[in-house]
Amino acid sequence: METEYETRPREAIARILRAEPRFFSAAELCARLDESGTPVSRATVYRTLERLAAKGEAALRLNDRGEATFMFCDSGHHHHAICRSCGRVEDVACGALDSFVDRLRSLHGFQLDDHSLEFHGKCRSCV
Amino acid sequence: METEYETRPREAIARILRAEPRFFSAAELCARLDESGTPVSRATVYRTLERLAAKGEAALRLNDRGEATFMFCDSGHHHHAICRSCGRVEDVACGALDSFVDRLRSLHGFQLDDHSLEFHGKCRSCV
DNA sequence: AAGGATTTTGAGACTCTGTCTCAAAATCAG
DNA sequence: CTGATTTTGAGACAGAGTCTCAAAATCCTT
Repeated sequence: METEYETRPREAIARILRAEPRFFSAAELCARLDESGTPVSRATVYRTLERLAAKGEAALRLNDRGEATFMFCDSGHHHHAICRSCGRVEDVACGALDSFVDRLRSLHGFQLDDHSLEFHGKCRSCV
Repeated sequence: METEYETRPREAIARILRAEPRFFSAAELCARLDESGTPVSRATVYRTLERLAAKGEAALRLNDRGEATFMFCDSGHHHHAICRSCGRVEDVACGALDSFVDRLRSLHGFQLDDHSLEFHGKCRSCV
């Protein structure tokens, strides 16, 4: 049986993720954890993030340097608008895009079954 | 003055990229170059790809492992449908998506100025 | 076709992200 | 409190990408 333990490292990580709607890299989290007086090893940070992503509680995103970043995130299908300046993330319902996707479902013989969409710009506070 | 030289490494890389409409990682290119008898150092492969991307002749894409990959690509704004199996890429005009994007342009105070969209599925030969 | 100014290349050291191992520590149930 | 189980941390390791600098290639001029 694999029971799940509630541990200080996991709670510290969750606390940071809960505080801001934006993506954090593992390195960023390590730094924050050090600052806040509850240091957590890199290995544990990676394991915890991977676990959250697997359970669908966190979204995984590769930033433009190819680093894995994570944020707490509703699990349903939707997209993100990401602020170039502060990283703030706003959810965007897939909605109208669906009809576009449907029309493309069979494209040049392709059978499309998934898509990823991201918006970029500046949030209210950063304009 | 910075003149541009035509060199064997650059031509060998271009030849490989031209041959297939799909994204290649630097490592893949190095391997291909070795096989084809014109080995090129990693540094040069990276420099050449970066140069092509800067000139807008190649598209840069991070694969799901965060590795940079490149392909020859028309420079206008469009999107890609990527085959899960063989990597074949088909261009997708942005078209209908524009109206969706326009409607979102101002979202919760966000000023959206860019988006990225990718489709995934199986190409004709891989279905 | 030879010389020389300029650009490009390659080998390898280096950094950084992410993975893995395994003994030690923490968690929890009884 | 004890013991079975899960989790953690330190550090070794792997792989992508960057950087340096001397040597080689390119091209222009004559």
